[in-house]
Amino acid sequence: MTVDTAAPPRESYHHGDLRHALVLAGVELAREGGPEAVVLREATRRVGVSPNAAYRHFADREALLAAVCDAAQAELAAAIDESYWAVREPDAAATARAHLRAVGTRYVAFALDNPGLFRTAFIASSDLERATSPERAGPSGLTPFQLVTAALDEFVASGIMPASRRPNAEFLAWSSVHGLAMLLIDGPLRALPRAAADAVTQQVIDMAEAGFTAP
Amino acid sequence: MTVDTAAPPRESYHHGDLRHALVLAGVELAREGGPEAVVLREATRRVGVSPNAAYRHFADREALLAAVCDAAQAELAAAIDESYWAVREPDAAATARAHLRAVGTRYVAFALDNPGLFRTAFIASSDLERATSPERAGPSGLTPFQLVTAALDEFVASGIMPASRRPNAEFLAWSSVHGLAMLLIDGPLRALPRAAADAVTQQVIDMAEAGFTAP
DNA sequence: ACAATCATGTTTACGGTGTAAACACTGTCA
DNA sequence: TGACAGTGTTTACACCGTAAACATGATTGT
Repeated sequence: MTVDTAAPPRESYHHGDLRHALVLAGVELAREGGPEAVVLREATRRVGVSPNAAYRHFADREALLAAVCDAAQAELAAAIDESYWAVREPDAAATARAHLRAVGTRYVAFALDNPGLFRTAFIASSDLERATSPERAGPSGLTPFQLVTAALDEFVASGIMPASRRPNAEFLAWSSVHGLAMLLIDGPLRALPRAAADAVTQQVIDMAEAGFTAP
Repeated sequence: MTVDTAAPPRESYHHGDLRHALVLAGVELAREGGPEAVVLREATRRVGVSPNAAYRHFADREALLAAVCDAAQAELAAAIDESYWAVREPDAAATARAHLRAVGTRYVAFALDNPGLFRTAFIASSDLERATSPERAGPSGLTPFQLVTAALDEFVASGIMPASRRPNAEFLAWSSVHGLAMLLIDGPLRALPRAAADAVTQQVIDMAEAGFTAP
C-alpha cells in the first residue's frame, strides 16, 4: 500500500503538478520584468526541473506565456472585483457612478502596482470572446469588461445617461482607462509621482463620466 | 516618411552611413513584426554587413531599438501633422473640434494601418520630455502631444470648454485614443472589422468631446 | 502478481541570438 | 610616408527555444 510519508515536498522523479508550478513561476517572472522576462528555461530552473520538462505541458514558450497571461488577467479581475462589490451607496445613480469609478480606479492602481503583470495581461492573444471567458473572471465570475458593461447599464437604468448614448460606451470607458494606464506605466507619463498619477486618474474618470452623462 | 538617402550602393569596405541604414532596416522589421522583430543580426543581414558592425553605432540591441522607436514616433507624428494642418473650418470653435478629431482619428488610423510600427513607437523608453522633443516631431516641428495640447487650448479660447476643466485635459484625450488603439490592434477588439473600428473611433471621440464641452 | 503501456521528466544536440575581443581595411593628417 | 582613428570582420562564448531519444515511475489488463 502506498505508505504516506506525508512529506509534502516530494523528492521524487515526478513533480506532481508541474504545469501549475510553471505558470506560477512564469507569473513571478512577469511580475518582475514583464512578458519578455517570461523565459521558459528560467521558469523550469526556478521549479527545479529540466528545461524540456515544460514541453510535456506546453506546446512552446508562447503557450506558457498565454497561460501566464490568463493568470495575470485573473489577478487583475480579482482586484477589480473586490473594489466593485465593496461599493455601498444610497441610490441607484450614486451606485452606478461609484461602480464605474471603482473599476477605473482599481484598474489603473493595479497597473501602477504591478506594471510587469499588467503588461503581460495584455499581450496580443485575446479577442472579445476571451474578455468574457470565465478563465479570466474574478471571484464573482465576471470579467472586468463585464463589470464595466454592468456599471454603464446602471447609468442608463438610473436615468443619468441617455439610452441613445449607451451603445459602445464601454469602449470609451475601457479605452480611456486602459490608455491612461499604458501612458502611466511605460508611456510619457511614466515619471509622474504616484499621487499625481492618482489625481490624473480621478480626473480622467470625471471627464469620462461627464461625457456619458452630458445632456 | 522613410526618405531614402539614395546613397550609391558602395561596394567598398566602408558602408558610408551604416547607422542610418540599420535604423531603416529596423523600422522595416518593426513594421512587419513589432518591436520583438527588431533583431540586430537580421538588420545587419539586410544591410549586408557583419553582425558586429552594428556595435560601432549602437551600444547594444536596446539602443538600436530606441532609435527605431524614435523613427516610428516621427512617422506617426508626420501622419498626424498632415491631418491636423489640413483642417479648414469657418469659425474657431469648429476648427478646434476638427483639430481634435483629426488628431484622434489619424492616431487610431495609423495604429490600424501600421500595428507593428505603432507598438514599436510605444515601448518603454519615453518620458514626457521626449514627448515634446523635436526628435519625434512631424514636419511642422510639433509632436502629437503638442498638437493635442494646442487643440484643447483652442477649445478654451473659442469658449466651448470651461477653463476650469482645461488642466490635464490632454491626458484624457490622449488616454482614450491611445487606449482605443491598443485595444483595437492587440487587445480584445482586435477582431473588429475596419469599418466598425472606424465607427467606434468616431464614437469615442464624440464622447470625449462631450466630456470636455459639457456645462 | 506481473508485464505492458502510458505519462512525465532527463539528456543530448542543434541552430539562432546578443555581444565581447582581437583583427583588418581605409581614409586622414602630421 | 607613416601613425592613427574610424569602421567593418572574424572568432568565440553564453544563453535561449526546441527536437529526438532515453529513463523512470504510475497505471492497468490479464
